[in-house]
Amino acid sequence: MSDREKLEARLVWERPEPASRPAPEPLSREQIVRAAIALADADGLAAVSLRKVGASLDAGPMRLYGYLSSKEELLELMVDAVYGEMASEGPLTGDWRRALSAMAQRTRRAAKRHAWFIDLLGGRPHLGPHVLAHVEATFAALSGAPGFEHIDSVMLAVGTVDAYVLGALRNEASKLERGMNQAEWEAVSGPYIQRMISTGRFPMLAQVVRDATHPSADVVFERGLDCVLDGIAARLGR
Amino acid sequence: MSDREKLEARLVWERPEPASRPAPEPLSREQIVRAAIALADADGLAAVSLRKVGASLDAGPMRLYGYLSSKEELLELMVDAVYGEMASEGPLTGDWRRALSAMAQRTRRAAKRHAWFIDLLGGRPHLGPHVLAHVEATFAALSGAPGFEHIDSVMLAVGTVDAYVLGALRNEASKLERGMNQAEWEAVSGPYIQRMISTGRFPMLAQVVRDATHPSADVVFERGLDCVLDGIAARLGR
DNA sequence: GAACCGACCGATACGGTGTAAAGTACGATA
DNA sequence: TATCGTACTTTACACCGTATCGGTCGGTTC
Repeated sequence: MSDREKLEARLVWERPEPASRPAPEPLSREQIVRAAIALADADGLAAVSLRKVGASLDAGPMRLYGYLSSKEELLELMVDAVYGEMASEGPLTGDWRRALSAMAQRTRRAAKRHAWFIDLLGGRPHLGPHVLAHVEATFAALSGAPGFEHIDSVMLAVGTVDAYVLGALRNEASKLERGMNQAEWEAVSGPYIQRMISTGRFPMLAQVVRDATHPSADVVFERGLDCVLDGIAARLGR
Repeated sequence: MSDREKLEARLVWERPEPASRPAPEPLSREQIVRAAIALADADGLAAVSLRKVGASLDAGPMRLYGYLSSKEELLELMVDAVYGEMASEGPLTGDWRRALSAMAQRTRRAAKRHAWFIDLLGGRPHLGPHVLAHVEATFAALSGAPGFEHIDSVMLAVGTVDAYVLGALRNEASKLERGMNQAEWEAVSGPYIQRMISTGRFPMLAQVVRDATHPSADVVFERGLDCVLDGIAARLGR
């Protein structure tokens, strides 16, 4: 029997009036998004449910539907908020290469602050104001530079770097913090890998384990990025 | 009142014995994975639930737990199966550039056959036999080629191309088939974009809409890939 | 041949999800 | 002051992954 039913079991006459509700202070998309981001930062994207977000604002889940029309929209707003953070690092300076590199590093830093960001990045196309501003600024940094006279070449360069960054961050994230920490994961997968190698069917993997100097994630990211930028530079001359 | 309860409402004496169950033919991981892939191909990843997969094999959801210990494992098996498909296209031939390009295109074709593949790609590190074979084959195709004497340079090249492919496929997928088809999507986002442009705050976006020749997705993918490969080639000389 | 035992299967149940629908109370407006 | 719209809440639904457990069966041992 619910509390409600328990109350109504008494007659109207002796039943107290409902406590005058404490004038719920109005919400805002910004508050909601902040709460959602806090949850995602703390416990991962899976912890972002309309119920939990609502609860952290002393509201029921349905209350949020006054500000959003679906959970997808909330995620969209979260993405845009992160782009907002990135923009607050200031305008892009330097030549096209420095600009693209800076954008890549900003994205990576954002992904480090908000691990869930990566999972949301590749979803549907993002059209929030901060995203548009981000794209606009990136294009503007390249536009007009020698070799980037036509907008198509700008799009190719930005698109390629973007794709690399997206994939690299996803790979990076997949190797790290999978619920279990790095050590735990290696404890499970290590022996398996060893067993696979000892079958003799994977000589290259064996060589990787034996010879590879595993540089830090930062270095790996930067080297790959340099590669991509070199490719773009090579294309400019042609 | 459940069927069970309805039955038990009658006395034992007049209650029929349970129909002798039709000796459930044994399942296998392969069958399960095939069923899951069929579901995902038809209705998207979200349609893959243990209940539905089970149902399509005339089994309850719990039956599957004899073959898997979690849904994550099922997804992992699905990924490995796709790598198996890719491997069946035959061995890699040609120099390092052709090999990497072929791998990229194979991945892209696989993602076209199985749209859900992209969403699973960047998740946790994949360690299935077909994945290992894929990595092994890719490394082997590069190993020893001039400029790829050290395994580190092989890893850099493969890792960079992989990252690009991953990101490019994700971007590509995000622009296409978002539940609604392309036309519907543009009908919604188009006017919005127009309005944003007409604020005058996004001159570069305006230029994109005005001047850009939007090549097909195939061309865009290939151009970006060429860029990345050029970057790797440039690095070899040094 | 009978009795046991272990593996497996299925039903049930729990705690969670997003959100549709209906109910309810309050502020503004007529 | 009465009414109405609007915002919020409650309730409910359909579904999810999976823990638990009772029952059924096949194989093994006395």
